[in-house]
Order: sequence, then C-alpha cells, then structure tokens
Amino acid sequence: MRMNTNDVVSLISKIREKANRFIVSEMTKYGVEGIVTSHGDIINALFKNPRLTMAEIAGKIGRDKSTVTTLVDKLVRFGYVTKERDTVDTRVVYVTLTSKGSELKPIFNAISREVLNTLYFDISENEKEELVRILNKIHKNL
Amino acid sequence: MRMNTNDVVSLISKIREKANRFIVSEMTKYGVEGIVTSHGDIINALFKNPRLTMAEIAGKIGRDKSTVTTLVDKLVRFGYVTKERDTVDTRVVYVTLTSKGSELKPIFNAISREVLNTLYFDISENEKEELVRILNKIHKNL
DNA sequence: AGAAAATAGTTTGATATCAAACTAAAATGG
DNA sequence: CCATTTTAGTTTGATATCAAACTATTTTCT
Repeated sequence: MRMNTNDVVSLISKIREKANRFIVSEMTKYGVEGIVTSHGDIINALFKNPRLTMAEIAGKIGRDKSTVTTLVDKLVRFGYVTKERDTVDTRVVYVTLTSKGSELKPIFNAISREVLNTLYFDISENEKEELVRILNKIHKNL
Repeated sequence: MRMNTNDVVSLISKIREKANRFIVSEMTKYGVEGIVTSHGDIINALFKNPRLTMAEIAGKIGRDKSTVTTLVDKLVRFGYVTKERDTVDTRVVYVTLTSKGSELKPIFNAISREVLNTLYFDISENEKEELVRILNKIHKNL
C-alpha cells in the first residue's frame, strides 16, 4: 500500500485528538471538570513524585515553563495541588498534591483502563507490541 | 510487553508534536513562515478543490468554524488565499488559492517527501502497512 | 567582596483552539 | 406573504501553548 505522508501524520493527529476528547469526557463522567490532558500529565507526574519543582514538571510533561505556570495555577485554584517556595533557594517553587489531588488516583487509573480497553479493542498482543515497536522507531527518527 | 495506556497515547502525542515541529521547521527553510500545520491542512484541501466554502474547509480539516475563520483570515493577510462572498447565497464565503498560494504546492510536496523519508527511515514496507492497519483500527475504536 | 553570569519562575504578547452567542441571509411552513 | 426556523460565518470570551522579556535569587568568577 502506498500512501501519503500526511495520511500517517494526519491519522496520528486524529487519534491523539480523539483520545484526548475521550479522556476529558471520561473525567467529566467522574465529576472532574475543567481538567485537560496536560493537567493530567502534571498530576500523573506527582503521583510518581509527590513533590516536584516547576522545572521538573516542565521537563517531565514536555511543556514550556510558562505553560506550566498557567497549568499549575489552575490546579491550585481547583484545589488539587499546592505551591510552596523553597526556603533555601527562594527561586525554586515546589508543587505537591493535596488530599483532593490524591483522590484522583483511582479515577485516573479507571480512566486509563477504559481508554486502554477501548483503544485496544480487538487488537492482539502481537499487534500491540508491533505498534509500540514501530512507533518508537518513528519517534526516534523524528 | 505490558504497558500503560498513557504510554501509547503519550507516544502518539509526542510523535505528533515532533512531526508538527518538523513540518513548521521545514516550511521556514523554504521561506514560508508563520504557517502552522492547520494552515497547511487548509491549503492542501484547496490543492484538491481550488474553491471551497468555510464550512467545507471546517469539515475537511476537522476544526471548528470559528477556528477556520481565524486561520483563513491569516492566510488572506499572507496573500495565499482570497475570500469571496457568494452572490447567490450571501451567507456563503468561498475561499480560493491565489497564485502565491499555488506556488506552495511544490514546497508542500517536497516537505511531504522529507517528512516521509525521515519518519519511515529504516522501516520496511511490511511495517508501514502493519502500522497503518493497526492505527486505523485504533482510530475506529475511539 | 562584589560584579557578572546563570537560573527559576512569572509576566507579556501572540496565536490556535473551542463553545456560545451573535448577525445576516435563506429556507420552510402556515 | 409573512413569521419562524435553519444555516453560514463572525465575534466574543476563555484557555493552552510558546517565545521573549522580565524580576529576583543563586552561583560563579575575578
């Protein structure tokens, strides 16, 4: 099969948008509103490391530090995280999960499973492995 | 291999962002600046149909009509397209390529080849077909 | 010790994106 | 024929995104 570049890139774009909409929609079902996937990336990063600097978050989620400022401030407003300035190096700001933020963990896990089940419906283990292997090659190529 | 949902979705997101950056960067190399991939989608649509309504463009590129208004206005400012109101149904606005817009065709084709060559480096025809087949399944699932 | 450079994070400005509301025109139905 | 509904596109407001510039602090170098 011979196909246009744009087909694959376009296909990947469409899948990504559909997946993002799916995730946002599932969040809403669990009563978690106003959160988009970038917020989710931050919270997931904090599940793994309960206390991160703004710079660490930016690095982990692949967003500009100015973007992270805006995203984190929104999560603060929603009560999911707190910001605190380091007392030793007052340039540094730490972000930590609140108890409300921690409560999102089972919800995020459930949504992950739902996305996984939907996305991988009728796709064999072989195909999954093949997909990830090829996508990793492509990721490396770009 | 057992992996997290977010890994695949995240991988797809990263590839899409890298591909978009690659394309924007290539555009700049050809002296085409200020154009992002959504503008490119509009121009590609016009390569196939030299005259489209705003609504048709929105449908073809999968963007909201208000977004298309903003994107098309920018392409007008840059001299790549013109807008003209239908004389029969004055609600309707047609978008057409200018000669300057048409000149982008060989550039877009060249960039497509470059993206293709880079993205598919060291990936066999078999792998390409497998990738597209599985991605289409996923797209359908979501 | 103090100046210069580097760093952390915020602010500013621009842009793409969407949803909702709006304006204006066309279509529909009574 | 006219009122109502529908449609096309624009405008408004909000938000995520980035780059550049900025402020404040720390580190480095002389």
